[in-house]
Amino acid sequence: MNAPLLTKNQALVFDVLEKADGPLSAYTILDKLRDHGFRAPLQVYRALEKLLEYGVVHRLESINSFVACAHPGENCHSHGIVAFAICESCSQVMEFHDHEVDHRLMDWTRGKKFKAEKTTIEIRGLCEACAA
Amino acid sequence: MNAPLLTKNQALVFDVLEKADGPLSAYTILDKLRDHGFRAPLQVYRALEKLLEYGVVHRLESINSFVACAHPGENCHSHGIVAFAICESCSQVMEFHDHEVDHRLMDWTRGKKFKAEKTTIEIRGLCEACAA
DNA sequence: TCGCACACGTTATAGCATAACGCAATTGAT
DNA sequence: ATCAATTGCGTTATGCTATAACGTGTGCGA
Ligand SMILES: [Zn+2]
Ligand SMILES: [Zn+2]
Ligand SMILES: [Zn+2]
Ligand SMILES: [Zn+2]
Repeated sequence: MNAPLLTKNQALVFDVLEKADGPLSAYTILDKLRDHGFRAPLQVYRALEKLLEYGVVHRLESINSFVACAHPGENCHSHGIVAFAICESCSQVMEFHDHEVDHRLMDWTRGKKFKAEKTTIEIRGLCEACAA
Repeated sequence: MNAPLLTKNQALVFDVLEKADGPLSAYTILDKLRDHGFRAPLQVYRALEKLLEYGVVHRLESINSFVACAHPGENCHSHGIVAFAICESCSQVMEFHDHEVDHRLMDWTRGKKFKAEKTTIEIRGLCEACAA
């Protein structure tokens, strides 16, 4: 799924996420876009739905938040499973891929004949700066 | 953290989860326990908090639900990272551990000097029966 | 006996997400 | 050109998930 031209709302939401220094909740995005005419959560959620589909935004399940993909230009969906390390103090997020992990998990699912659709890997803890 | 004797509410919540054939939301648990005097969400959340701490219940972040640990008797916290495969059709959950995955993720976090506290691995898709 | 920790109950509130309706613009056959 | 299907958008209302804040009672060691 490659990203076509974004609509106005999608571009606004993406812009907010890209400029943010960490993940944002849908309602936080909404608040940041009130000046641009956003009035209701659905405006945000609908844009996010598309941005997730295009692979330019990721959803962090464990903190109900969204973050711009750390690999602009590339198609993140083609890199296999995406993993995140989320600092619970400063909320900074690091995104990475590990094919070995992918293979281990795929081996397991194959063994169980489980058809994986979407895999979440999120590590919560403290980043180097915050752990000091 | 080994599980001490459960209190009445904790035992009720755990019992509901153990007898369920899949993960339950806190509010579903609440509904199932109204006959036993439960009236408010906090009664469920407080019990869940302890059960999670004792390692006898797991939280599934991607579906906001809770499930009894599949390894009764053992201390699940000592097995490293717990991973789940969640069928989006029948909502059956398979729980497993993979030390190789643990090590890969730990290697990555060590490299980044990230202090991991809690790691979530959830694979959503279709179980063998539902994929057919 | 005092103080503390813990479980519990209740009310209220905060935070996250979607249903359902209608409208407008676009596209792409027929 | 016209019709139908698709897509995006705006609005209102609603539902689901989780916690804050307050008070009660009980057990237990200092
Ligand atoms: Zn990415
Ligand atoms: Zn940090
Ligand atoms: Zn377990
Ligand atoms: Zn299934």
